[in-house]
Amino acid sequence: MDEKLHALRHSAAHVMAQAVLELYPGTKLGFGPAIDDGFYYDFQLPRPITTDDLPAIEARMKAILHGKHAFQRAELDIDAARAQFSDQPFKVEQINALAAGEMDEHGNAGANAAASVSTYTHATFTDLCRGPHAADTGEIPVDALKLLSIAGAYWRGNEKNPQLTRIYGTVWESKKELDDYLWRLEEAKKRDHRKLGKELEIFILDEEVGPGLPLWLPNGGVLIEELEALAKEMEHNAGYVRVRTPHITKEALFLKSGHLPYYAESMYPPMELEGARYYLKPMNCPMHHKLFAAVPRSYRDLPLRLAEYGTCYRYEKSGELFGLMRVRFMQMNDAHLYVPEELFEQEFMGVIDLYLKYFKLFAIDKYVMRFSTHSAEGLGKKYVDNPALWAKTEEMVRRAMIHGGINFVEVPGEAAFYGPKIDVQIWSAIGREFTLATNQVDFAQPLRFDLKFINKHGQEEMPLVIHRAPLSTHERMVGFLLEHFAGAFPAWLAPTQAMLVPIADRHVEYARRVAAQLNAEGLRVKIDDRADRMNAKIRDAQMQKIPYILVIGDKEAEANAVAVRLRSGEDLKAMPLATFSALAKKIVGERSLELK
RNA sequence: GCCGGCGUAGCUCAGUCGGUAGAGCAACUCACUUGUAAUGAGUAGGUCGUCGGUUCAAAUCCGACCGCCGGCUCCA
Repeated sequence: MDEKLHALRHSAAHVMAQAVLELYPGTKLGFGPAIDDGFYYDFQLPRPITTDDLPAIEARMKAILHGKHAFQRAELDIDAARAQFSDQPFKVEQINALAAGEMDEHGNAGANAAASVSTYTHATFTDLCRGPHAADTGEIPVDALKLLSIAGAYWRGNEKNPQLTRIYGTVWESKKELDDYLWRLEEAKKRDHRKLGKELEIFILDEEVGPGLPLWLPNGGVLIEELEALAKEMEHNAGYVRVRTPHITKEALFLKSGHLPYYAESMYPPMELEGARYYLKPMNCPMHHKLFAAVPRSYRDLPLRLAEYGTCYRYEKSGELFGLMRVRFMQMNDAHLYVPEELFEQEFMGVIDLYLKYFKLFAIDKYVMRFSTHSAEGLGKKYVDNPALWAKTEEMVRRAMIHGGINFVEVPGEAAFYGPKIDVQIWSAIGREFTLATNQVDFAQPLRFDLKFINKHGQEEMPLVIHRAPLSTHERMVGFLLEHFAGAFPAWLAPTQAMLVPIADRHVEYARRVAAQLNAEGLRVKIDDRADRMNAKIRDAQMQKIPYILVIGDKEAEANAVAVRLRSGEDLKAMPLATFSALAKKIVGERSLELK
């Protein structure tokens, strides 16, 4: 976002705060920043409000904008600031935090202690703020401003703190830009995987089955089979071996792994059987560690790469569930690599290389690699308490990524409980951020499981473990791919690859022969033999985003041909059946993104 | 889990002030036999999310619960 737009949005947030204070006296103010597509402000209101209250607030804001009030900066020392904001407890807390150096103005820890703070005043409203702002409220285009929604948001983002009411709004430099933005929001909804998943009959979520427990329809089944075939092929080529492990495990294993101490709140409660407590597994790693330890390992066996499309259950909070992207049962493209320390960089980057191959195959280009590290505060709570090994493994990852020339951003406080990781961050159609794939280091579980191998010198040595899931889980991957391709999958993934459209009933028999032949050759082909016009069938096939539409009439039946139309509407004209079959098999076999 | 909203046919939605529910598409049947994005006619389909309350009467008002949606927290 450019500076001007940022200033406009931040200024609009101040104006919203003024309007809310005027309409709801006694309101306490939280933070009110500009964000990617607009702004928000967090309030503790004297009474609850709903979206029905937004028009009144918006109207008040617009009246303020017309006043063309200048934004004026002032610098106050800490005591003066405390006095000025004495009736605003959240502001006083922030002033104290700034003064103590606990937090800089962005809320990041570890800043220098501030001797003074700045405020911005327009009209009757003054806010603690570092700016910058528009020159005056008249710069904010009245017709490019809109309040959007209301949400609860915890003070400072901590669920133990009071929950404030957040009002989201947006403002642009012109009405046209606002209208474009609102149009983009509508367009994004059309490629939402939940909508496409229903329209294309990929999956369902059934109230009686339970929240976050998707059921895959046959079309979804095809997607999963193809993704799994891809993973097996790539992993075979990269030296992985496949294993299989059960859905449930006794308590003792998860105590040993550290899941119960560190991860219990994301696990389903235990079931009691014959005096033992069993848990549904949230991750596959402990069982894979058992497989590593099951036989004596030599350095000659390493790296050992154990792969499994493991079945995991996580008790995500009900409000966190989101279509296929966040579920309670998932099948993960999981593997654990047992690696001597000196081979760490090579193996870790081997996984990164696998990521990049997949991204190329799917033409995924909008992602960020996030280097997720621990935070000192989390040690012993969120993270295994071993500062030395955190420092060491984080440096190993950082060095490997830099050597590999891979761009990444480093974010503290996002690590797994057992070690640092590289996460691939992507965005859903409606703009929500998710981790798609992950590549994690684990120094903690090898210790806990006492994993070892015999090195060249005949001594016992502990391997490092790399956990990785480049193809994410089936659930999140399919959700992401639905949105990424807007349902128009490459031919190799498409549940139906070709739809045969007989022009008249007399062509159905030939169509059946064609379908039988193409299906026998490994393609997924269907016939639309409904009593409908050809045009209707073409339209339906195209709406189902089926890659190839094969129209069959007298000419084709006579010439053993098919007339090929792509879902884009492009007409490849009639061609001999063998020609089409060769084309389709080539496109599918190469996992091509193109259809011709 | 928390804050706010929503829940009517398979889907998208209408239903005014409380008076026993409607459209389009889809499905099914029949007719048409069509040359590259919707042929026509007909039939069938709903305990209005669930349970309780108010009322002569509830899709409509009230409450609880379930589910979904937008956020927060959290995450593959």
